Amino acid sequence: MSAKRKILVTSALPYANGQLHLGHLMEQIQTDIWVRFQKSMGHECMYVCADDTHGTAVMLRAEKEGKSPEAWIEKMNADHKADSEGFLIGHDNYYSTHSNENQHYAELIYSRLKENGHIKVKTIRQLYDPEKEIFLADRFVKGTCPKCKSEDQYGDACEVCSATYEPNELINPKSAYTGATPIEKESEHFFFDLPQFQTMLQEWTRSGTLQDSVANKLSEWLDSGLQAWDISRDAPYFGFEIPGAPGKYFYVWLDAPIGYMASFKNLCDRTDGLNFDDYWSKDSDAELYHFIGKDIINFHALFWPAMLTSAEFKTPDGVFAHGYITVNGEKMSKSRGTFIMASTYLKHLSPEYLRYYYAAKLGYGVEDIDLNLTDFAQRVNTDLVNKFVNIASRCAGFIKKGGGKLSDNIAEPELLDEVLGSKNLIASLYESREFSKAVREIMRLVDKANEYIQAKEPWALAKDESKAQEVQDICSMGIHLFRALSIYLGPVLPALNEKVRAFLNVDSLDFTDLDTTLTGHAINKFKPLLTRIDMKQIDALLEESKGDAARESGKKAPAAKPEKPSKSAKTTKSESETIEFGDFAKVDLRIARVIKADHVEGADKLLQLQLDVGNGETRQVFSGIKSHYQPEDLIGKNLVLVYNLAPRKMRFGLSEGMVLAAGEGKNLWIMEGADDIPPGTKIS
RNA sequence: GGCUAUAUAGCUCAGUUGGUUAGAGCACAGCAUUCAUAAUGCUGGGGUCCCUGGUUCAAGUCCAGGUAUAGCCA
Repeated sequence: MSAKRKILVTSALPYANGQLHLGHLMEQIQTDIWVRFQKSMGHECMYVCADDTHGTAVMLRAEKEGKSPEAWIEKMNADHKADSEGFLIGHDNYYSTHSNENQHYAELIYSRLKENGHIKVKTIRQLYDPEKEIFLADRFVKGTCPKCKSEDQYGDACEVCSATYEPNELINPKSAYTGATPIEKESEHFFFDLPQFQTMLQEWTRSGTLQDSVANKLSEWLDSGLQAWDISRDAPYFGFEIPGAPGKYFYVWLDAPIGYMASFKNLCDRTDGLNFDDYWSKDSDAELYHFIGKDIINFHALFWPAMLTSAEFKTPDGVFAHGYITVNGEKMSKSRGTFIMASTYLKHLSPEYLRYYYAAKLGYGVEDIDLNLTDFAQRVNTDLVNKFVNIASRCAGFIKKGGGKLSDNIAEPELLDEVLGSKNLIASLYESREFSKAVREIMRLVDKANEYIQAKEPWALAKDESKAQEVQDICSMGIHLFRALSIYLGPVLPALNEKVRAFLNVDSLDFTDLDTTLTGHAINKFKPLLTRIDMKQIDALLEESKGDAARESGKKAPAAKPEKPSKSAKTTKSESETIEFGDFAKVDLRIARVIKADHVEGADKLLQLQLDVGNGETRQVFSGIKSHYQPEDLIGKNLVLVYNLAPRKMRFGLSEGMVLAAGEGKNLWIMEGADDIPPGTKIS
């Protein structure tokens, strides 16, 4: 057994101007699984996080809400904490960058940078809103693109022609706050002199701390020469004032990563035996890892290690970047209801479903992860309920009848050895963050367990009283396998792990417990551990998310940047008459056969249709064709269904698609397909 | 525009340094089974490995050029 490691882990600090959504959750779940795995292995592993509270965006958001920034961030902190807990994220501390500890370390690090000659002062010219008396960051200036003349573009880049420019190049610039025409104004800024760390960073980024593709990406900056980093902002600004520089504040991105230290310091101050310097001093033998999104790599893999080096703290041993989350293959969309808040999800579904699905898809790389909701429901139901929990469920009854105690012997030692023999493989997959591979291996073993029980047929032996012991042996064997598999899945499914612990009547189910076997052990009554996902729950979640979107509209959620129009969206916007093939291909048209048609009580125009859409699936659709068709005329007909139309809740029930018809008003004909086309056939 | 990635079965994804007939899970079909939360087991169908060209005895894999998607450009 390897020696006990000391590990400090962080996930990126959520920004305090919006609620957590499924993107934030992917990162926290990834981190949490890794942390729980380390704890399960018996290591000392601390997971700290915090809210990132400073900056202009928070200041303005609070103003918009009619609150002080302090009151606003306090509320956000409470919300974020509750959401994380709801998803069983085991933060050892969840703190705030607006804290004494953070101010202390920000000032300390800044003073060391300054002493070491790594801070430079430069006067820069910037656009300024004379009405609001505030300097304007690039994205707070809007105007006409100097290249393609598109109106209403941000100050840094044009979303239509992709040109990049300086905000003062915009034609007819306006302040996004007041609409006033900005003026240029000079101001003294402080810069962190990053070029002095060129060599250090070139080595550090290639020293195994980063994924290869991330290091490749960074070499772009390193090879073209680093620039000094602007770390000060002028008042008014919500943040920490820079010592000795009245009216100047630390840029939010300076103190944000320092928040990791602050959160840990706060934890140390109230935990016996936990010492800050043991983890952060330059010669510490503890390990430090940051889980982040690929959008903030520069801050964590260039600025941050350089700052830490200058300030004589240890640098991270790993910065682990992940991709974004998409839902049903696309960016999270408010109009489709796929922009899903953490709290909304929790109202409809158990957190462990999502934890499992994310685990089943997360790997070492930085590729985006797709949350396909149909796949999600099927995968979770099949893997976890039908297969995994089923092992315990099908054995427990026999054990109970036999006295509730596991056999004294192991019926099939080779099989148990095989399952336990995967421990090192699974552990190394968790360690290297190859969760999807770990899950696949575990499910392979789950299948083995079901095959074993199937082959031994204890239900058949149970009919013969002389074989009672054999039945007990077989089912005890099933329970031993189930226990090992529960341990393997523990980091992913902590609440389930807890229920299994109660069922098996044991104190813990950690990787460190795999050395023992529960022969002769009394277990408790089996209760259902997990229920299946019903697609109706998902429909309801999407429906409610649309409502969330309406309430949140216009408010930014920076982590996922979901509202930025994609290139394909732009194309359709500029061409009002024609569409691209890709646009047409998005519409999934299928043949649907009417199996039932009814009048809808209280509706003037609607008929309620039950449609056979192939593959054994039926859909309910409400269609406004009552004035033209009698229900009995429709039965058995093949209609054209928009299969992938988002379900819509109507007064009379859920409408799961739309059937096509030609004409309107008095002249209306429903579109029919030939009778011999099987239901579910795609139309293209 | 430059750069970093991605593209393999209906869906979600594996495919190590090129080497038999390209795999898994889900979904689907048939059979078996009835202990289990309508669960399980066995069998099967299903592929232009994004496109074009090249290197090679041999390319999903290497090279060049495209296309599409995502992201980054302090």
